[in-house]
Amino acid sequence: MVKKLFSDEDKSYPIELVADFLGVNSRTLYYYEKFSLVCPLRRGRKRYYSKMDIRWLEYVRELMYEQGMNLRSIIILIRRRDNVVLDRCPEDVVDSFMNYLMQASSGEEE
Amino acid sequence: MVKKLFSDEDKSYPIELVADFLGVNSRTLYYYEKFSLVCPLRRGRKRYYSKMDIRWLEYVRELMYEQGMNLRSIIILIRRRDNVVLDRCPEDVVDSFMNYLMQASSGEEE
DNA sequence: AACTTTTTTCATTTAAAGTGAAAAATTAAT
DNA sequence: ATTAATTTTTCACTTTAAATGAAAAAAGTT
Repeated sequence: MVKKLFSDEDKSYPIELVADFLGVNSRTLYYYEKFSLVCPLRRGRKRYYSKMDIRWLEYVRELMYEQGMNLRSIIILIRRRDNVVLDRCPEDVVDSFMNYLMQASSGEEE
Repeated sequence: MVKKLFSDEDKSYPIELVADFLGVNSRTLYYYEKFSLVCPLRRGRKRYYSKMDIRWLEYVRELMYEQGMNLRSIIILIRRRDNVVLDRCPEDVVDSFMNYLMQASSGEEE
């Protein structure tokens, strides 16, 4: 598979921009990171997010604020690859996040 | 289908007994009722719960306290007949609750 | 070294979940 | 019918997760 030069996976957006776009405090993004809900690229200590990250976070916030789910539930259902929760999420966004999860979980043992 | 004389569906346990058994305050059961998580029989003003109700509530509390899900998430997933969430729940308990939900939702319009 | 930017820590705010206490309602008892 | 007992409901408080403001800490720049 050939990686495009400018893809939605490119981690290029700094945290403040993402926070502004989502209408949250940047502290909230640090907070989400603790729960492995998003994984920005670290260049030095700076964080960079991709378009895909942003779309994923938009979806997570929809689940939380329009549906009233809590973080823990979202995490549980993601881990179980639950397609009932994820079916309203654009397919490429799910794929992208699942991809990250696979890599992340291949190291750790639960 | 023949209804057995003494089945797990028989609504015969008063609220205090159920609350004691589950280790919660009876107020909590009233609270759950507001969310349609359980539907005891009302004889006069008194409430009576079935064994099935009790097993169902045990399962709901497991989702909340062992898994950390919130009420809203549980309700959403039940409504969607989500089998990822429900797959750890004994089948007859799910069937019983789904049955109640079908009847309940046949009246109301969302 | 002084300044700037990002991250982290600490403390506070807000809302859901749960519960105690007391008021209200309903039935039973005298 | 009035009193007593039981169940339900209401009000207010406690606790915890989610979010954020402020300030301290860390790292990079000039």
